[in-house]
Amino acid sequence: MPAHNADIARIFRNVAEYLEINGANAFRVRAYENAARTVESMARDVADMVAADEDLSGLPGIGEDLAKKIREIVDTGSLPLLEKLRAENPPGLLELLRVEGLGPKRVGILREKLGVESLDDLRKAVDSGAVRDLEGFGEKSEAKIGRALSALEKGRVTHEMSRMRLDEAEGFALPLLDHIRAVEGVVRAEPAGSLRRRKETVGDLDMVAVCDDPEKGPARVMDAFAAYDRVEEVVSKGETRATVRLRNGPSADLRVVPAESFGAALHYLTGSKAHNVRLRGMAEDQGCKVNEYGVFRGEERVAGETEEDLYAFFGMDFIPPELREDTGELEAARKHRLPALVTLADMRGDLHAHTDASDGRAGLEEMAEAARSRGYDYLAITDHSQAVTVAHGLDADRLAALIDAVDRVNDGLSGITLLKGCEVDILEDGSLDLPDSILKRLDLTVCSVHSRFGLPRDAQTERIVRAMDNPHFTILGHPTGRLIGKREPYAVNMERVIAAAAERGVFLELNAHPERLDLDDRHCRAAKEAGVLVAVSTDAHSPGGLDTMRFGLGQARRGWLEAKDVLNTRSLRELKKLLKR
DNA sequence: GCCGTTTTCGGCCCGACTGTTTTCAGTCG
Ligand SMILES: Nc1nc2c(ncn2[C@H]2C[C@H](O)[C@@H](COP(=O)(O)OP(=O)(O)OP(=O)(O)O)O2)c(=O)[nH]1
Ligand SMILES: [Mg+2]
Ligand SMILES: [Mg+2]
Ligand SMILES: [Zn+2]
Repeated sequence: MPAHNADIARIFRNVAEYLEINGANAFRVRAYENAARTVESMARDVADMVAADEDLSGLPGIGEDLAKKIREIVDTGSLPLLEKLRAENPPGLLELLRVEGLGPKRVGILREKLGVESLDDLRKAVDSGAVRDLEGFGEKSEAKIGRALSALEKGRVTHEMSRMRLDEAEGFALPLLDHIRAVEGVVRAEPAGSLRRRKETVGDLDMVAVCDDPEKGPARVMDAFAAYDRVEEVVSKGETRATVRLRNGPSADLRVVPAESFGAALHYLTGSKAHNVRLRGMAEDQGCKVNEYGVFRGEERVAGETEEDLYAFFGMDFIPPELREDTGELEAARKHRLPALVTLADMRGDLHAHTDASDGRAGLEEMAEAARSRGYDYLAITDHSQAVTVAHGLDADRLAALIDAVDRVNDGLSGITLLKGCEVDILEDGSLDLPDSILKRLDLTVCSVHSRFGLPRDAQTERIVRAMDNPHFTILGHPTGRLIGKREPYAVNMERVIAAAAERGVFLELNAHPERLDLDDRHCRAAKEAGVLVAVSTDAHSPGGLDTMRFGLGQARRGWLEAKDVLNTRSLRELKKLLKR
């Protein structure tokens, strides 16, 4: 089995868990977690670096030892240390760490005193009432563990415990925020955490509220939060923070702070954890302390009312939430070299949309009007080609008719231009699904892989690169084929794909559908470095589909993209120049 | 296990909530 970055990261996380549950030094555990994060955040396949005999110990959090371990994983497909840990520990042991409220210390006690080595063992121990008599446990702990176990058992069946898509998370978060904003004394309530960082999946919801009544206010907010009608269980509830589990939904954390700490609290709860830890470490070097109440020099608070003043205190520019992953943003902010991230206002059009000519729901005029009303100057009509039979893909004759129809509709339009396009399948041999004779009549093509996802990595890469050699190839659609939470990306060497795109002057799509977000953030960054422009496109199948642009932009921003890095920020004139090969 | 224009050893973020605790450890964000 070839080891890709995700595999290496998984192995390191696994090692970290085994070390943690066996009481290893917490910083050693963290070293493995940090290494996992580093590898995971890379666009390049580490395996390719190993093959090229490149130095790995220069990567952040990777020293001599972990570099050697990475090479072992790449060369043999496994890590002897992990194999040893697996052999030494009972199979279900790590599951115990998934139980809310159980960490390495308490698992250690349960193991030693009661022989608990799996969730089943734990269930029996709880039901027998043996847990309450353990040192450091009691009746309440036992009951709480029992509840956490039940939640886990239930969640495992219904997948409630897994991370959810960003758009789904928003569906839970926005009404809850409205609920909090309606509480007396609340002057502000904002989303934080991974949702605010626009991560493609969200584990739980995090929010910050400001209360103008320091006496009674916070308790009132906590009570209202716990009383929200979609709350299934109040997990914890204190004076300034509470955690609830929503029915058929995620958990939610709320933090309430006074106005003067809003910036620091929002910063804390926005994270990421790695970003926080890093900034706090930097603060220490400067003789200060950062917490959720502000920046402190001794007892004196010197910043923290806003995020801007917090960063400014350290000589940094404001870091947009999407960048806060500790992948170089803190250094860039200090050097005043942060990118000016692309925004919705920069977008001049959409380059991937379907109509009822294939599997879309609306006609040309309706889609044009939808694009115009969103302030766009152009919309590319890119219905499917014939290979996608389930979507009534177009053959050459039907595409010709559609081209004529677009011309006719354009004549009657003002303030918006429809571009003639097609989402053309890339066939297994790398040829395109329609003849050049019809493709040459188009303004652009979105070329996509919709079949044979299981090709070996080299063959898949070759297939895509060969397709790019076709002079009518314009944009590579949803480049890795991933469906978040449903389908892994197909095996492909994206480093080569990006280089090939750069050589040929073609573009990569960032499909904005919240189930795709493909290119992902890492590859956006790599594309930018290679000088390849990214088309952020909605793949709309209806007028409303155009509104997923903001999800695509979230991912583009996570990938450090500026307006100049995005193809469809160009005016129609500039775009047409760029589309000529 | 990583890291270093103040260190190659000795640090590694800081605080809320819970429960069991006579003063705090464990877990989590
Ligand atoms: N300083 C500090 N902040 C933390 C720590 N753990 C979490 N945070 C902050 C940063 C996180 O973004 C924020 C919310 O925590 P979550 O566990 O909900 O993580 P996040 O929302 O980033 O990801 P998620 O999608 O929920 O898994 O709290 C920590 O150990 N130290
Ligand atoms: Mg969260
Ligand atoms: Mg949280
Ligand atoms: Zn499409």
